[in-house]
Amino acid sequence: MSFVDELEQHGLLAEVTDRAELAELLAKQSVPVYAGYDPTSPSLHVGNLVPTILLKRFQLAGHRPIVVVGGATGMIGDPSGKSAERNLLDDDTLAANLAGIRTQLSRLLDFDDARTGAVMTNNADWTRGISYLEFLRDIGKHLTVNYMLGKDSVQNRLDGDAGISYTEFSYMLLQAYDFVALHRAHGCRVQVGGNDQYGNITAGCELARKLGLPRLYGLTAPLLLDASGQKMGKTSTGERIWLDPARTSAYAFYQYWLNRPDEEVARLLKMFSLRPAAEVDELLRAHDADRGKRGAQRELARALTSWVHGDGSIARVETASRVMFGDGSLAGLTDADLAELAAIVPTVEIPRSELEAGIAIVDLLARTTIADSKGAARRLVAQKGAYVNNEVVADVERKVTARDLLTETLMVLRGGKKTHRLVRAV
RNA sequence: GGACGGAUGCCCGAGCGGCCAAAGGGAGCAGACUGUAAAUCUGCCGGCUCAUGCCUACGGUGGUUCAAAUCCACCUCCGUCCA
Repeated sequence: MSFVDELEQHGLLAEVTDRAELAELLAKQSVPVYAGYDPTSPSLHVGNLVPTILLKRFQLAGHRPIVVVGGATGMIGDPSGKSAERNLLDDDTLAANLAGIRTQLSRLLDFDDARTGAVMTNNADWTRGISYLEFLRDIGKHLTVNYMLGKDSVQNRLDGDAGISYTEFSYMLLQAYDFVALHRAHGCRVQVGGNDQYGNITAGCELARKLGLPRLYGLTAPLLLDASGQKMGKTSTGERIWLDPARTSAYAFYQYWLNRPDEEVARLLKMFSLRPAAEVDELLRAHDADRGKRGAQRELARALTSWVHGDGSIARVETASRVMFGDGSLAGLTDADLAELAAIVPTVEIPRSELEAGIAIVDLLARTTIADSKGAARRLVAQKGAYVNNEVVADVERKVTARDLLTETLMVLRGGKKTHRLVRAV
């Protein structure tokens, strides 16, 4: 079975420019392969895991990943998959975003191996020095507007209301040039990405052909879509799932994957689990035999959490999960146990003097942002959805005092089944 | 430049002088059921106080009226058609 076949088996193959030739090349030699990352924020999100797992698998198969953070393209904005023109980033924001993304990627891929160690690049390095006239003459000359207009990413914007600026229209040329530049500098032959990148990727292959360079190849993975056809990677409330633990805690990250529905979990596990295919199949069979156990979800959550947040995070996160969703009693927990959770569960500090005096439950729920307003907090209590230390609060007038502290300094506040806050007396 | 049509709560979308915090749907929240799932059912769903009440809200500004999301004027933005 070829490496490309393997990717297909893992559900990571949407399009390839020349399957047979690429498979042959990859079997014959170690081939540098690149994926680009859009620096629109200082953290990657779960959607970025798709190109990253592709790079990871290429790396494990003996090929060198090249990561491009788009310092240049980030200034322009990729129209692919977007319905509206994007706001341009200023230099400082861009620099901060690039730094954050570099840090994250350095943990996700191996950068040290002599032969296959990943290389991080910034396309601003080879784009900045080129003048507009040079670019038009050396690059723009080779691709026709007719060709560019044929791309879905452009077509969608022409059909839509928002139109597309000349700037974003040009984005494709920049990415095409990146591919060529990486070929020249690193011998890169393959570009991978999510399927929305296929148009940009093939533009690079086409440019290389026009320039008389060796054949370049593109390969894309299906986009992660949830059951409703939306791009995956957001919570039910629409919050993005980030890789940065300061934005999305390891706990929330783990919970996100643990909560994937049965319809999605097989596909996701095949994509992201680095276990041998036979083991994954066995896990999925066991899962189908008793779905209530959610074995596949747990395996998925563990695999991804340890990849993104490190092996050490699993124990902490699973302890927290037991406290949050266990059989109820929190008796016997010590201050130290709960302090562990504070790294994971949002913690709100309240002066001890205020607690001594007593705080109305609705005020506390609003203040800890479990409820959006006092009215919402009142509703929550009325609907039997408010808990202090896992015990239902039945009385709207209830005061929470220092006596409600579960341990010396902490108590656990809960709204509904899944929203938790720690309250720390200070 | 001209002619129409539109702008309503998180989204879609009714309302077209008082009974409008504004129908209906979706999303969201809580509960029941369950597997921390899906589907289903029930309740909630602008804010403050929660009992009456008050405040904010129907693109913006001003006006008519006892009373305006609803009428008038001007403005802004969007769409369709004609130049």
